[in-house]
Amino acid sequence: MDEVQEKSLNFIEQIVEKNIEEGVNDGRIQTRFPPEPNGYLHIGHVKAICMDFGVAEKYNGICNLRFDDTNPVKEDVEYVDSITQDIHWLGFKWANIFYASDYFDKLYDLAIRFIKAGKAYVDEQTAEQIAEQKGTPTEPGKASPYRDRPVEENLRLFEAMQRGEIEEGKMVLRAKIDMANPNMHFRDPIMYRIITSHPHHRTGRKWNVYPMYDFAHGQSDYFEGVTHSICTLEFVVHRPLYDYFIDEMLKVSKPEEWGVPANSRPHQFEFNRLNITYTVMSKRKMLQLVKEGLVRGWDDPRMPTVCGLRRRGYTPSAIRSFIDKIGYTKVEGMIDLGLLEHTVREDLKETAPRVCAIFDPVRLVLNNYEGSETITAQNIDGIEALGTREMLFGKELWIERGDFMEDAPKDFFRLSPGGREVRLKNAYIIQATGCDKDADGNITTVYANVDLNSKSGTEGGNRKTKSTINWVECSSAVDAEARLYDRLFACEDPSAEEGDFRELLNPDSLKIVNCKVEGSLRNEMHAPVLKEGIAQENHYQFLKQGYFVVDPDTTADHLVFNRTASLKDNWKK
RNA sequence: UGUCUAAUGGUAUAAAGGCUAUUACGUCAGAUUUUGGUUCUGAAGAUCUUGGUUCGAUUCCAGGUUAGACAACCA
Repeated sequence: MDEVQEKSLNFIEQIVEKNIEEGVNDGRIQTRFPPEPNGYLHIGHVKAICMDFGVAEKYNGICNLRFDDTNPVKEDVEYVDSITQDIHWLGFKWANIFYASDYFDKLYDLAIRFIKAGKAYVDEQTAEQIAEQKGTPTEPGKASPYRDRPVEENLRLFEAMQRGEIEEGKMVLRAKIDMANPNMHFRDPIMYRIITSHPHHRTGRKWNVYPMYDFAHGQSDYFEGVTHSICTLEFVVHRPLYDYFIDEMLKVSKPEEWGVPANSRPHQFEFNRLNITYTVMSKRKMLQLVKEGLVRGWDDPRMPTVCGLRRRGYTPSAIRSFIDKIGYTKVEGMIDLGLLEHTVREDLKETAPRVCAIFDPVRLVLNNYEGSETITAQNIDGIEALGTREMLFGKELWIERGDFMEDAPKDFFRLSPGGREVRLKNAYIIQATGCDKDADGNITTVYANVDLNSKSGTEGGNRKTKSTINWVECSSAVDAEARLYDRLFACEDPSAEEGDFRELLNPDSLKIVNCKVEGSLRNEMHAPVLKEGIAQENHYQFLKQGYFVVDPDTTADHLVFNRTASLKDNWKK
């Protein structure tokens, strides 16, 4: 047995192993993936998902899915459904589904305790006034005039807020911490605000006050028994507050009141978020692209969303392999889109049946061939297990316009009158004899002689040719729509550019072309196949063209394919 | 004149004080190939800086530089 090179642990896994060794949280591992249901999951979330679920699985712990649904203004069940579906499709299994809204009663109770302990107060200033008093990173803030309000009054007002007696925006509950703290998040952060304009997607109209992230997230982790609360780097500055609220909570309550073991305590760890060249990873910008119709929807194959990647033809294993390759650190970097493409090619090259599709067809007439015959072709050369298919061969074939040149340079390996011998994939060896042109000089038909003794698989077909070209027999060819995608943005880092990011879109990110595909695709299984309740897409490699996937727009008489990724092309002029 | 993070080939990563600084993508060259794909072989290419500790520093310490995060009634 060869020595398998052990993959080194990322820094989070190192911490986890150390914690297990030291018996932190009794060596128990529990994580959570905490999306806000206000948008679709994208590949950046997948990086977090792989971490959260991956660590739990690797160290025999559990990972829960928890929706961070503390802001009914932005959230919706539509997103809850898409998020659960995407995680399922990726192949991850959560132990439980929780919602931050499950803890609204507990959090309200806790807020009351904070008020009673003199750690929170109701502020009646406007958002602008509060912002103004916050100071700046280099200057301390000023205290609110309501900061030293008596406990009884705070209590009365907070309860009035929850009863719906106070207009939205008129009052907030703030933690009384330190207006001069160098960490801005400690300058009396808002714990609760009033939201009466929108019902909550789960609790309806029960609540008129909703907790802010900082007051909800850490406590939710605590209530659930999370041990490692893993998130991205932008939350580093929140960590002291995360710890503060838990510390203060433990001063005004006992763990058993929350049903939590006494020695259980969550800790937050942060890793670098994912950025990929030529795309944007911000929910706000994606939402804008969708709303303004700049893409066809959240699942547009150019989008970095999970459903977009899926429609593009990315497989769960390719996506997970990509995440595995990029790793987790604290360095904010930018991943080359090429790596993502590489992983999907690597995955599909072993599974996607090869078929012929001609994108820019020109008719090839074989001078000395009459009639027709059926040819059996391997789905993937060299992989017998993937089976075979039948192709009709005849006198007239569609070939790629680019496979013929009237005056060819030396390093052009394909058809040219009087030029080299070329093999028709899985069929005969031919040699071009000439062509017809229309009035504008465009080639309309190419003529070639067939070596009738050179059929593939026979002895006469054994000799080498410099090139093999693809073909589709004319009478049996099927018309299909191919959607050719390219990078969504024209520049590497759209987020870094000044001005309107919409002006940076790549105008050629989608080209729709008609092509001729081989007859075998007419009756292929284009409906997605169910596997463990999840629809699996049908992937193909169009020989020499790239990997394609059947698009859901496909109907019985109209085939639509999306190009997942092109093949690498080393031939340069 | 704030606090916090970070800094290794073009990109992303590894090396927990010790061999010629790892691997992948990308690039270049050659071979193989019934896909100009794949596969194989080879090559070029990196420790931000200045000190310190040490027999020895990518690693530990201090200063500097550079980059990023932080001033939503968002998460």
